[in-house]
Amino acid sequence: MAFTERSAKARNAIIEAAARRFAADGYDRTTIRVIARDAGVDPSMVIRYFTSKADLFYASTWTAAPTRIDVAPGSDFAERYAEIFVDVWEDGQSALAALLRAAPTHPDAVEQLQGVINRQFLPVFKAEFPDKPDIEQRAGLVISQTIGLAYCRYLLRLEPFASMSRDQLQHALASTIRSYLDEPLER
Amino acid sequence: MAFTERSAKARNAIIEAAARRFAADGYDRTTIRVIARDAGVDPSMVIRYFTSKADLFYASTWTAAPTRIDVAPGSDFAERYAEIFVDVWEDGQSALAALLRAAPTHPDAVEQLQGVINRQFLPVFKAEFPDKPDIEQRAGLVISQTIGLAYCRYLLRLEPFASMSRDQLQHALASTIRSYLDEPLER
DNA sequence: GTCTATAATTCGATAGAC
DNA sequence: GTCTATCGAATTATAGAC
Repeated sequence: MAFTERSAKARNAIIEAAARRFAADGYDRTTIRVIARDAGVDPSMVIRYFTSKADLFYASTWTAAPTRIDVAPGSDFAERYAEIFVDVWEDGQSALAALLRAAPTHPDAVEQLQGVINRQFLPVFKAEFPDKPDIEQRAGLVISQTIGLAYCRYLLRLEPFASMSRDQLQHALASTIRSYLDEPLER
Repeated sequence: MAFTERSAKARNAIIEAAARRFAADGYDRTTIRVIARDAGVDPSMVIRYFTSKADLFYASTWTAAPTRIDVAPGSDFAERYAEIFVDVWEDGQSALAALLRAAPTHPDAVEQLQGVINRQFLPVFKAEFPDKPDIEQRAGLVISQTIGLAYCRYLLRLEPFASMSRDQLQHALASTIRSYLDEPLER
């Protein structure tokens, strides 16, 4: 690799600024110029390093792995999942925010979001409940509730979601997850 | 009103084309030019009738009332709500699609979405359960699940949501709603 | 009422000097 | 590696002829 220390620093600054802006403003409204300004570099350098805006989006979000959902053996899966969800989103911006915000207008983001679901979320459920039938559908329902809350409360800050208490949210979410995992599904 | 028949027809065609495009492509990627082409009018007429793109968005979505959720007395509220949700979204595009897709990048859309929640969704729950404490939070949780499913399945067509059966979805949704309405909430 | 022409911006991306 | 200058395309919105 022919990267100097300086260029590596600039690259990182660009990635960080891009991730922040894409998460806050979406794909179309985030311009290369403003990313460059945030990162303290020249706009032309952004293209030089990342070829295009679409490639920069990919580079700044493909690491959008949610915090590892590691559930200690014997603990309540639903409680733990809900706790991690709230923790991640409550502490400032999740790396998933950029994907969720950009997906409705940027097909590449949908593809990446699908990848995150397939590689990061579904396996957790399959590993935890290897013998449960319909585990994929059940996990899907849990994920859809997760995404719905993230969208309403953290991305759009809609009421009454935004002003619900953290504990209330976490408890209600855990209860729903338990229901999705245990209740019989219609065929 | 100084509208001729012809202009009224053109206005309607523009509104319809705009609603379709905003729902499919979001706010930024929908151009006045393409709306005009879809509606069979000149682009300048779009501005003449609706002043600006932002005003046209408002005009084409403020009627985004979800189908009335009228629950027959004595019937199961959760079942009925889930049925209406699936019906509305399954039969082509809901009028809410444009708001949900545009909201992540268009603040005006967030405001309108909040209005729909306040005026169309919350009152239904309050009317149905006038004496239930925390009904607003409970309704919020139901709505967040609704929005999450609409976002994943109908807007982004993500898996495994997109390929779940209609019945499975409806039943699971009804079960969750029941849980949100009945289970105790943490304070 | 309708359309042509275009003003005024803004954006992504490139060329080329240093 | 970095920056200046700018191209070329696309956009919203307007002015004005008919």
